Amino acid sequence: MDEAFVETWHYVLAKHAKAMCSLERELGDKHGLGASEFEVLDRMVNHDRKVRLQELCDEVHLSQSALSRVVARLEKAGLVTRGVCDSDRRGVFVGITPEGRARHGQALPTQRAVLAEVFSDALVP
Amino acid sequence: MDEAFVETWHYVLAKHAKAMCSLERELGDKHGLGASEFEVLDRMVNHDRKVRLQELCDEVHLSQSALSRVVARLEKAGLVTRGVCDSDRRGVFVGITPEGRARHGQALPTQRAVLAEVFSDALVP
DNA sequence: TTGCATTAGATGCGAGTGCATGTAGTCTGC
DNA sequence: GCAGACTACATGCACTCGCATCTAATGCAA
Repeated sequence: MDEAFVETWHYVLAKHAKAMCSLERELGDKHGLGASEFEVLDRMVNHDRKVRLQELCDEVHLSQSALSRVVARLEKAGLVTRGVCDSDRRGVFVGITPEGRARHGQALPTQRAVLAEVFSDALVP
Repeated sequence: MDEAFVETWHYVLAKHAKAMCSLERELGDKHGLGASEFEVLDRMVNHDRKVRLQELCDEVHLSQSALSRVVARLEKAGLVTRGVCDSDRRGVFVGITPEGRARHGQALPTQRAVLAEVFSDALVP
């Protein structure tokens, strides 16, 4: 029982380390993106609309402060835009730019390739 | 096909984030250990003998430099000892101390509890 | 309206990580 | 035996992360 949890944990640990390391290297070298940047970009593409920062925070596995900085980096790179929310002026809307969409499109096959290599030996645990 | 990999990746990402966050907090608050420190200690206990740093490097999901520093921290805390290897004086042997063993013993139930909470849903069909 | 608690997001800070490199010990071919 | 390649580990550095805290906007009650 406990042992099964530990085994699953080891699996998660191993796959996460391997995939994360490859993703960071491949996405970084080929597309100038970190894994966190890609993840945020990916969510933006899937939403296909402006999204509240808070909403992203629930979906992405980052702290609020880390997300704030990732979005700041993406904005500086011209891949997303930040705009104030009219109904609640504390809030921030994030939208993906055409360049952001293009960069994501280029990076997607790279990500898929990495995941395929890491997970090809085993599907769901 | 690709979609299955992506799904598995999301699973790994979610579980890793949740478990790692809990482990860091619980192990840190209750036992003064980080997740990496505990992982190294855990390997040491399982080996139950002096181990080459290089050997640990293959087992633990850390870079060589990170491992070097984790072991340095553990040594400073008195939980492991470092000694030179006689047959290859570049090498370093790491051994667990009684305090290290005790600390691991105290921390183990905490780790198991966290894993149980994070993964308990995974085994339910 | 005013005062206070709450919320969204930004930011200072310390800690841990990986990469590149440094240092010291070992092996190999001549 | 020795020069040069190689290996094991340590360390400088830049970067990202989470936590705590700050600021500004909102909501709610008196």
